[in-house]
Amino acid sequence: MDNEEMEPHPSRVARVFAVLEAFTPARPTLALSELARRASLPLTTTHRLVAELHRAGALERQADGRYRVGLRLWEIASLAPRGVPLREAALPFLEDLYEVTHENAQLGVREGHEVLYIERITGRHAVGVLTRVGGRFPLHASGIGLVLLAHAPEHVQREVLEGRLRRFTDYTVTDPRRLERILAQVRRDGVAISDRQVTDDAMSVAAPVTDGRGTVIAAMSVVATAGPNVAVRLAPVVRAAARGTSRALSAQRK
Amino acid sequence: MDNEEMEPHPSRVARVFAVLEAFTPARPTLALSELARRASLPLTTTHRLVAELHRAGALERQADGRYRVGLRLWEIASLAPRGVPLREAALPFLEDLYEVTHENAQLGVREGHEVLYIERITGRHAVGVLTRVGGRFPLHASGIGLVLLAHAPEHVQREVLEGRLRRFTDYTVTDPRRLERILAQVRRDGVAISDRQVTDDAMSVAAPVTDGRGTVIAAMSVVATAGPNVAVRLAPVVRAAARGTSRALSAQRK
DNA sequence: ATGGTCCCTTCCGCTCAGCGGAAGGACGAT
DNA sequence: ATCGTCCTTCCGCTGAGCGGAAGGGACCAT
Repeated sequence: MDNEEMEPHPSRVARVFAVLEAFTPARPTLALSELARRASLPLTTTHRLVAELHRAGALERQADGRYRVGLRLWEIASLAPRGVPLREAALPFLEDLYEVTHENAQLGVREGHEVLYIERITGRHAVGVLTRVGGRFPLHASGIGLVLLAHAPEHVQREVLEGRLRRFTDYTVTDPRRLERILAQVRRDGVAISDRQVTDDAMSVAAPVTDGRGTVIAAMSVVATAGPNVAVRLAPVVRAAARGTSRALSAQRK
Repeated sequence: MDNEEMEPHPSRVARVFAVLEAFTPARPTLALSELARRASLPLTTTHRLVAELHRAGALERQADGRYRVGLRLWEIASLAPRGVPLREAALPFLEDLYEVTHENAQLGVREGHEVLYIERITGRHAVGVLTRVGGRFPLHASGIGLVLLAHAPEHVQREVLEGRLRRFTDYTVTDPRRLERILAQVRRDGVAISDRQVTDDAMSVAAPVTDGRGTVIAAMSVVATAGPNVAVRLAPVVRAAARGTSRALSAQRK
């Protein structure tokens, strides 16, 4: 009786997310048929699903008929644990960093084997911004990534070290043994420096953000495009800000 | 045949959102049974639904078994039209405002009959912050609200003017005719001033943010807790920032 | 005109995913 | 020991969701 293949379990909820995940930073607006293609769902099904999502406010429809993620969803999602609450606690310190350095200041958390950028403060004349809020980046190259990796659970570190370490510039560390030594140093110093490991013209200094119990839950960084002495100049500032943030956060959770 | 009442249409998608909307800024973490109660769904159904949402990453489960909105959802939602894109464009200008005034600077859009706050920059010593990012507030009292209302479609203005104008302080404008005159003035001046209309000790100056075609899509404000002359001092700054933002935004949409 | 290709939308009968009552287990308070 | 509260699993019934088919633009070519 079982003709063809047997599809596993295309549950309703999974399909809803297949649709929502079709949207990416690169293609934030999609037509119905594109949506169906990307979610690999029959057009008819997508049509019905999308109509329901639209009614619920999770999707918005623009004048030309294309769809975008709706503000309603954004509103709900801003309740995510490390979303707004962490952001709000850390923002004043990012501002301090920005005000002192007038360089890009960022805040990120670890999601699996990547950094997820939660917040960024940019000058009006932002230069070569690679990252964006809501964007992701590998753990082994950026300053924030190194801090988060250095303090990640042991198995995560192992997986990353054993995995492919993608090269971005001549300075990117792709040797697992060297990366391991760097991570140890980051734990010792409390600060990570990424010197042209992401792009040829940028350097960043990052420091951990901890919760009340000392667990590292995020990292902040300042990215500069000037010479190497910038790192030295910024380190104490970053460290101070990170310490301050830790205190602020531990104060928050009554 | 049709016994009892006939339930309307408890579609799957609608239920998913009933669950997600059970989370509010006031109660960002919920136990399963609370979730079921708030979504008014049978416990069993909620259990299954929540399990699926958890698998999809839309909900996270903390150590104590309670649920929170997941980062995965936040990531998707940051693609919302007036979410990150507008934020990113406006943030440098909010920073300028903050740097000049060291008062709270905010960015909001209109959602129905309310302001939805998209972004806020706060000093470390934030005083009496009523609003939060992702939070809502009526249109008729705050500076941002007045700007957005003044430039809202005619029918929205009518509905708000005919509706109940909630009083927050002795200065809150609750007379529709007076509010109408104020809105006209806001359109003429290009700036709205809310003088103790929200709380007794705060005043804000707000200006519209327009897209490339001149349509008002958001508003920025500075809130101060000092005397009335602050308004006069800040108005040109706000106006300049708003003009700058408009330009930045129109440049963005190629 | 005519045919082609691309979208989007509506219709409709089949079927299996989801439903929710019932029952059971884990914890804590009285 | 007895209750209350919370979470989880089981299982047979059924209507919500499914998706193929068909229809309706809009926009090209030829």
